[in-house]
Amino acid sequence: MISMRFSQCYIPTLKETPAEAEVISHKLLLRAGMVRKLTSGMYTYLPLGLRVLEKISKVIREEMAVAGYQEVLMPMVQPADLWKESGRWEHYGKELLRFRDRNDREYCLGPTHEEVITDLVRGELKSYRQLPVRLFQIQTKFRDEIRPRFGLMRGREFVMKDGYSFDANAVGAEKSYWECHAAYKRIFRRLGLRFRPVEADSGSIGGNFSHEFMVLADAGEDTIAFCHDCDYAANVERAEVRYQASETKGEYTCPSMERVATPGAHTVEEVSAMLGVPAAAVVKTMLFVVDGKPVAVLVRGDREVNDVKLKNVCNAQEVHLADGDTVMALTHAPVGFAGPIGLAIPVYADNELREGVDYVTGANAQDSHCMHVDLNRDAAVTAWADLRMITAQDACPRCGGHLELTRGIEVGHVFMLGCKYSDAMHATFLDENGREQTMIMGCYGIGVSRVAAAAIEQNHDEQGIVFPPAIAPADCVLLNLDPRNDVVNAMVEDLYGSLRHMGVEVLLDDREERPGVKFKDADLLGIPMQLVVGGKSLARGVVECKDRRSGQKGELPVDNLPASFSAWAERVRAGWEAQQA
RNA sequence: CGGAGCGUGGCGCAGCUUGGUAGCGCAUUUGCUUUGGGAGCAAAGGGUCGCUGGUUCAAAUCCAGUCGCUCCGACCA
Repeated sequence: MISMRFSQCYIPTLKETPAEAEVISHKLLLRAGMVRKLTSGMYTYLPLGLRVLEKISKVIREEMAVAGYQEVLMPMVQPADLWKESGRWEHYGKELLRFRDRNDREYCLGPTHEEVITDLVRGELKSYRQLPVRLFQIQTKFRDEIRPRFGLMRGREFVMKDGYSFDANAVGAEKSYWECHAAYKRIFRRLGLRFRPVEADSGSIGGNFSHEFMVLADAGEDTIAFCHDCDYAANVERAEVRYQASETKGEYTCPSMERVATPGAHTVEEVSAMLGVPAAAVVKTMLFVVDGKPVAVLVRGDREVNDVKLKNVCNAQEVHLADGDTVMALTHAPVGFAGPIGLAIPVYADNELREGVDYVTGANAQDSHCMHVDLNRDAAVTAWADLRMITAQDACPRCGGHLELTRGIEVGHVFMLGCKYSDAMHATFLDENGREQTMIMGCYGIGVSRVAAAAIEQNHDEQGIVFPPAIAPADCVLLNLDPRNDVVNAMVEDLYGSLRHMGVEVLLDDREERPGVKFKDADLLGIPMQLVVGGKSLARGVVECKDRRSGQKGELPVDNLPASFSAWAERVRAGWEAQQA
């Protein structure tokens, strides 16, 4: 076990928070001397930060092995040819950092490794007898993110565990998928995180179905919906909204459509206030560009469009909101006056509007709207679909129960890829009948460096980090309050030695600093157990102990310290488990 | 890429409006005193004010350009 004397370690702690840090995990990682920024979205891991990554990696490696995965290591630089073969050279966009070597050959920095791993196995695996194959690596990835932010949470360069399964048939592929899903649950559980697996959209990686593993924390960039009455949980991007036809359908006849002046009213709030109708009676018409073609999307005025659902409904690669010029060209009006009537583009309307009676819509003319619109009578709706964001007021799509929305940090994602890459790249084998078949793939990621940040987002207090034991850079920090006192020194050295003999990872704070400095740093670093040796308590025959998580302090008699330490350590661990449950 | 803002010793900032010898706190070094929750006093070291060009007798300060970083909106582990 390596020696960890604070005076010999590179642990540059900071009293003040660097201005660049926005979220708590970033601030604390910097202050605790665990990371330093090199440039936008790229960080150096200092010794303690690296130890945290290694702790996380260790748990991942153990559980991946249990799930039948073997570790490999693939290059970070990848040839363009493979990406052209899969089709992603065109589709992946600017996040893929591309460059040329001295011979003018094209390459990219690997943001993920589906192409490389598929290329690897297609050359070797030719028979159903060789399948399934399960491989993973822990590697630095590079994605030229649009906007890196939040420190380790969204860097451009980051450490990721990515695993891949290759199966001969759908049954086997699903087995691989669910075994990895189960491994992920064990991993995040062991890491001491409060998390939830949720149904998710497959995004640009593609595939048939997927789950994200979300660490529950307010700083999360995602919102998840979960049910209190069953085990349904989904990313709101994906969570379907149940459509129930209303009983009053058809009983109401909408008056004739009427065009009204609404000067300057271009938000739903302004329109509903001006016309004296509730927001729910206004139709919000949003113009999107879907794979380069404009479409209109209609949702109730008090709802939000879910662009992931739109993308899936249109079977599209890329969706974005139309800009002002496009809106002007399509509706002959500035943003805020679009409506479905007379639009010469496809119109997708949310299910909720199906009854279609007596709505207010934009009139496609500046400063005017239409009242008494019956969407079925007055507008040409191309398709009805589930297009809006779910809300906490909606019923659970599975059981009809009570939903809750909460924020989460995506730390893992498992995808049932199917044959997307194996088809494109001809990863085939011969089945029992000697017929050529395409391998069925799954891919499984964990953001290792993001886990470190997420753990801190979820576990910190005013004093600093509160690392879950499995992630902490050490098990215990041992404070020598009085390095000039020979009696104290002797006790500290004795304790340091015996703890290390017991297999406890100890950081010994032997610095020539005042006690306050050591207390503050110990709290900041977030090491789960603190032992304090000072002249006063030692004179009474005890050393002090503090549980970083609960703040609970106690005293351990110097006689037979190993035994009392072990008992106390067990209590600290039990406290963590109780909190996680 | 669009919008906003910031670049001044290692860190956090002031100075800029109204050009005139670059300042504060923390950190660092030395000495003395202190020593159980980020010590006190004294002294010291460290900055071509992001970079380039311009205006001017004179630029951290005004102008132009450029680079970098951060934040707000479109990507994902």
